[in-house]
Amino acid sequence: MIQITLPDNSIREYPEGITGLEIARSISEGLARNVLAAKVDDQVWDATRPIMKNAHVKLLTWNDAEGKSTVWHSSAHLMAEAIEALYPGTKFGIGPDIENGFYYDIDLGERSISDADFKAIEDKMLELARKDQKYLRKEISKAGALEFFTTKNDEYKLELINDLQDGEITLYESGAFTDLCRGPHLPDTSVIRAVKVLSVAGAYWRGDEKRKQLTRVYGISFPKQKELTEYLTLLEEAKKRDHRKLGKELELFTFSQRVGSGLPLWLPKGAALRERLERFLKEVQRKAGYVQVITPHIGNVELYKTSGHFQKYGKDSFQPIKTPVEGEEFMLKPMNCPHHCEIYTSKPHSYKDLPVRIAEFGTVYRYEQSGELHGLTRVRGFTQDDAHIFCRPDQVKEEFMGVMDIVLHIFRALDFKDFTAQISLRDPNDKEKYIGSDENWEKAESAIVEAVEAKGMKATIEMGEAAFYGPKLDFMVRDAIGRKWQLGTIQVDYNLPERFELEYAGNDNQKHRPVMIHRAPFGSMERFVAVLIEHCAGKFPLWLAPEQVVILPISEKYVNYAKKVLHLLDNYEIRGRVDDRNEKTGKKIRDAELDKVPYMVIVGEKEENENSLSIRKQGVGDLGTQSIEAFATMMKDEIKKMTE
RNA sequence: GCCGAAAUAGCUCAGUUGGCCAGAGCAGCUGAUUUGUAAUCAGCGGGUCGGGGGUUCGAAUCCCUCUUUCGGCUCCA
Repeated sequence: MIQITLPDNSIREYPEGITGLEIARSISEGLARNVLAAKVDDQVWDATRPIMKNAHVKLLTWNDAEGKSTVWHSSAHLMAEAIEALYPGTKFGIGPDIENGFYYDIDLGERSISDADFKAIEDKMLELARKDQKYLRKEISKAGALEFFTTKNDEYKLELINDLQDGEITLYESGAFTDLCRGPHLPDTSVIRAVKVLSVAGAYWRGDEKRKQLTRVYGISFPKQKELTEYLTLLEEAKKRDHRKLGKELELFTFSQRVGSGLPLWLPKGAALRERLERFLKEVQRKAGYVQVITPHIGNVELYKTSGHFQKYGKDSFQPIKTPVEGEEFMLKPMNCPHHCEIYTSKPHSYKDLPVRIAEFGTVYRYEQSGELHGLTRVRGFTQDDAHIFCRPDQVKEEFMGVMDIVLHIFRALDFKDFTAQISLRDPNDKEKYIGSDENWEKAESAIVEAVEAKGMKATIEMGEAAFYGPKLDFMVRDAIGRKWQLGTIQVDYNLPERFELEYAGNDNQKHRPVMIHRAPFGSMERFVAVLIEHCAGKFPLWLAPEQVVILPISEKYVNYAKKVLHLLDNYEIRGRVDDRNEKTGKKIRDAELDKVPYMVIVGEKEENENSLSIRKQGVGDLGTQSIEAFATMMKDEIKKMTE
């Protein structure tokens, strides 16, 4: 007998070789029907795999993330079986579960799959699923596995097997499809009752762009049709928040083929929004001891040779432009740091001056591959809310924490709660890739880790993700449909101060090298505004709304009063306009609601007579009548609360 | 850059298998109406069907090519 400890810490005795499924059955038939896999001592196992010794066991159902993963992983196999049946001779790469669903990378040879084929694949999957096929786990020797896939002529599987150790190789067989797989899988296909093939895309084999591009088929599955329908509805709703759609509807920005792809044009309302954000951050930075500078949009190539960027990124940048007479070469500014280094060196510094914090909303241009451009989140010309802090080595940690305060302050003011922090350190196995001494790297890396700890912030640590010149801390958020984007960044740099030979006089009257911290709390105005739009679905917080109020006169007779109100509100720095179109009030309200203007002010005979306003809040409705002063004060209070 | 898909009026879209002068709603313009919390009515203008080339008696529709956009991959100082 073996002892099984369940999550409630109760201990039950079972014969050796008991399975998760049998344990579930011993508790209740209902549980047994719902169990998808079993977590055995922190490893997810097939529910049908025998447990041979004492263990902690958690039975996993659809309500557990690992339960869902198991369903999706098994669904990937099911889809592969369907594809093999429909497209005989297909070769298979890998087919994992992902955050929402699963995919399988396949090589169809000369054939291809398009949207029109999805239905047939779905139907085949459901047909196979209804057979309640079992997933059978088989341990196999390396030689046996190689022989099996050689016979099957599956070169991708053979490559994968060659990287595996003998004795750790398992196959899973379900119906007519056998796959090289670590598992775990469902007991059988009876759980898979609703499937959807979502999209196809190209994907390089093993993520290497020099290797063959396979066809990646994405799908998702659910135990019930109702859950699939709900998921698809949710996806549709999320698409309505897409910043590209809202940016067009709300007239925030546009693109022009003639200007060039990846080069956003900010429309008046978008520019107003962006300017608000810039003003807000400038004020925060002023209080934190930053000084603003302005530098040109181009720089001599020598500048980037000094910084090292030319050697590293020159080929992948917009190519230098030349002066017609002298033949001098200039590059479009791809980053602001070299310019700021030159500002630092424009006068001598004492240790008493440091830290020097140089800030600029600097517009930079980077050549992004055409297929990478994406709305406002990935563009070729963008403005960084950049600043470079030049400080003494002993000030790094404190400065780093100061920057984190600014980032967190901004996220709080904009109600960003779902961000994650990522610490990027150097790859310890490939130190050659990085510039700078071991000692400096270790100092900088520990400064970041300690600062994050001191702030009580949760952060993931990624080895090998550091920039070539230093480690960094990035803040990531998700867009409407779940894609991750990097916003704010804080990077320590020991490299540029060397290359630009930056120095300060210490209290020993010797020359010392400052440390540089690059930081951009928003990241770029473009990407930040994009994420902000999706975050609030276009309903900006009052202090940022391009128009805070629209005044709606009931008829032509009250347009003068409406204009007077607008003027009075303007004295309170409240932005708005009068809708004096020859339309009914209902129409004006509808249009203001669709424009997502936070407040509507309706004025007619009654309001003009008693010098008052009828207030309507966007998305809420009629708030009743208020005096102009009371309304203005209410707005000002609401704004103050948000930006403090 | 790579794989796949798409591009019709300012916007959202219809336009079967090639065949009247390419349509609708919204927006716009003109007029009527003077309006009270999510769409007043009528009339009018607007398209080289993304650009170029080809097949055909005939192309928005089929083929080639370029551009842009979308979904991924790769990349991201």
